[in-house]
Amino acid sequence: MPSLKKRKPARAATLADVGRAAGVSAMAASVVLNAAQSSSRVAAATRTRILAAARRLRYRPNAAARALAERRMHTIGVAAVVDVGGELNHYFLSVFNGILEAATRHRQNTTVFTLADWEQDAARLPGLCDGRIDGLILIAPVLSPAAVRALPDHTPVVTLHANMPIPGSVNLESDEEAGACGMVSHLIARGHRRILHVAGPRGLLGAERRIRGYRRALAAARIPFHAAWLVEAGYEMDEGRQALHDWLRRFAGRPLPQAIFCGNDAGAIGCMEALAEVGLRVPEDVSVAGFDDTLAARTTVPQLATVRQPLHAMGSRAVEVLLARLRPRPGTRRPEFQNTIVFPTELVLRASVGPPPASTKTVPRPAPGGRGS
Amino acid sequence: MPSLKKRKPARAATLADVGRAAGVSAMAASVVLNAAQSSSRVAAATRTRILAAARRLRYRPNAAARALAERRMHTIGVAAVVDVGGELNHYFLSVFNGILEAATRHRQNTTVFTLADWEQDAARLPGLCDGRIDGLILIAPVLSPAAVRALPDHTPVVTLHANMPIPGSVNLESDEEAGACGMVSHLIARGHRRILHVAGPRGLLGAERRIRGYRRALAAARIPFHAAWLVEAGYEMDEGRQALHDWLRRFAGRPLPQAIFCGNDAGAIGCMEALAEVGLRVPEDVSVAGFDDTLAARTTVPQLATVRQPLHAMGSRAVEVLLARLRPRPGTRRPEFQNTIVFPTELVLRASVGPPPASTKTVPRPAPGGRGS
DNA sequence: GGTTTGAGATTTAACGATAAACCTCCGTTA
DNA sequence: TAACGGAGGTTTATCGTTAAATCTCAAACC
Repeated sequence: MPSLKKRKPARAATLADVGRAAGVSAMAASVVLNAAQSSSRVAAATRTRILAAARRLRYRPNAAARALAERRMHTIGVAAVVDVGGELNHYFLSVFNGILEAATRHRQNTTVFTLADWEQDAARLPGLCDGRIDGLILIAPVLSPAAVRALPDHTPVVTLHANMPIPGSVNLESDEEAGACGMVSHLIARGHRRILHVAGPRGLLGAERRIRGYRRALAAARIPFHAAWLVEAGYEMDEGRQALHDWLRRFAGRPLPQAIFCGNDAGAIGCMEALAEVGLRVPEDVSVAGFDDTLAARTTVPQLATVRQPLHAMGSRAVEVLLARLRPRPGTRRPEFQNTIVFPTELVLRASVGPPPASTKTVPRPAPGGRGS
Repeated sequence: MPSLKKRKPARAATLADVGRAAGVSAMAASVVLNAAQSSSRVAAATRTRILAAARRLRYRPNAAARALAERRMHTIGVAAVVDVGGELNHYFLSVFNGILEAATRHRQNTTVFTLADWEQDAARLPGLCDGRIDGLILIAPVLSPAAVRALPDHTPVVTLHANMPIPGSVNLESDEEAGACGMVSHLIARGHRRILHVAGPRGLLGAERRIRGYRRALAAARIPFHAAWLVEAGYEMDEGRQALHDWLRRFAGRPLPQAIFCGNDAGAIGCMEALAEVGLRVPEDVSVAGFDDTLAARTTVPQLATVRQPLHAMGSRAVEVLLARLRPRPGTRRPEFQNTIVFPTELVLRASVGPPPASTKTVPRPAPGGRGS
């Protein structure tokens, strides 16, 4: 007693099945269903029959077969190094959202490769990539030379925030120096003069650029730079917290900074925590500013002033640049790509930055036995 | 003058190329390079020659061809509905990290499909899935009946936090009622009696379960339930903020809650903001607790007490359950899957919850012309 | 010395789609 | 009347891999 309602076929229908059902060859079905130059090649009546058959059989093209024949996977790879705890982070999420948006718009699939670190794990990358993606987006703020050498041969690459140049690839970055300079200049304009910079790890291109921006803003305002007011920390929240605690302990009794500019949002949040732990209020006692404008900047109380990088837009753009390399427009011979595209940053002013306190405060002495280490 | 250093071949090497270079057939190369039952089938000397040739030619298997022949893509799809602004959120990030970890471990690729909404966009899903993934993980807290009907035919499905049952699929969820009950019981144990619940949208299974947990904890402590102390809000930060502002305005002058339990972390952060805006401190005046333990819970100051769902583990498990359905173990006939797997939740106590204030406070009257709407 | 045996390969046939060359009419045109 | 041309298809070859069947030849056995 065959059920008429849901006759679930054991195997998915192929083009040949559709053709047979419509009384034509598989090839005719292929032409119709890809709808490219349909009108001229196939009679309207046949066309209708084929479409009806395809619908009836619930035909879906087999991606693997198509990829094999076309020699294109219609898939973009995204490679990133995972953070502490093996997790991708806020920064990745923002970029990835942009990538997905553009990829979906251009009918490309997206597959994600995670690596534990560039040094060793990068060797796996060619094996993961070759033959299954058309192009690769490399999220590369902490790229290593070994990784660059190990990159896959036959796959075009676009990088985001690359830490070092990759021959033949396009890099997308934001104007971090200008962003940092802008934020510090804003602090100065609001009356701050004693501005501490809690920077990211020395050696990382992004951290260095933000330091340059900080120094440029100081110089422009003729505020002397003190090496002691430039603190190196990691990019994790706890590292920012710890770095500020250490600094405060070292400089107990000396003048308190009026503002703290951090190399990233997570670090800034760590600083806010450290300040709260020693009884200092933000922004009444100290203003705090971050960098990146990740989601986290809006989840603090008070909300964190920060420098926005257009991460979503950068992700989308990465997809578009990659696709343009994949299928060069018929018009242009070989589109000469600029190998760096710089995005502007933008000041995001929120409640964590206020005017400096009326009187100069001093760094509180740590309470014996208290928290804070 | 042929460069010997980097002779970049126009096309990637195929198995036939490797075979030719090693003086054997493509098939022999296939057997060796897949290393399955290698030892018995191929002579050691031949084996070595083939491996050498493969390395020399930088042979990489073509994923499309392999998928076509094997009828397996080695790829798992992840479908999620994007949030406001078309962005995937913290919850997704945590789950996705778990999925990626397990997928990488099992040498599966992962591709992400985003949908604007289940109602209409879900119809695209079969077209996206069929023929390019082996199985689908559906992140489905806001699934709709239309979406369930539109699901792809030939693709096994595992859901996370499904809002409604899907025939033939396995659902992974956490014990939200117990988690909510546990948190509210903890608040009661610390001395709170006036506990406001800012819940998620009515009708969402998760929100309802958390409400049930809240009521169960109250009942167990013989604290009467007041409908006015159950506020419905969205799951966005601003919706939580707005909902609390509205409530505070409505109940100005009446007794202030000692604690607020929110249906999710973002809402809790919104509430913390609203409290700060009317001059109330957390936790001195009001304790606040959230639900989910997303990354955001650790970026607030003070850090947010919350109910942890093991999102990472759930993501990993989803992959494993899916893979088990794909290739049933030779031993068992047809592994009878339980169609719901429940994960335990866990209380995460952080600084946003403290003891209730010594004296009963009242809801402050809104300052005329102040912020707060 | 003829038949087994089996390790060590090779050959053949899919897998499902695309690209390009190739028919087959029928209505025009020279 | 023969050649042409184009609309509407079909056939054939190919993409790179795997599964299954087949071949080959030397050693072992009766």
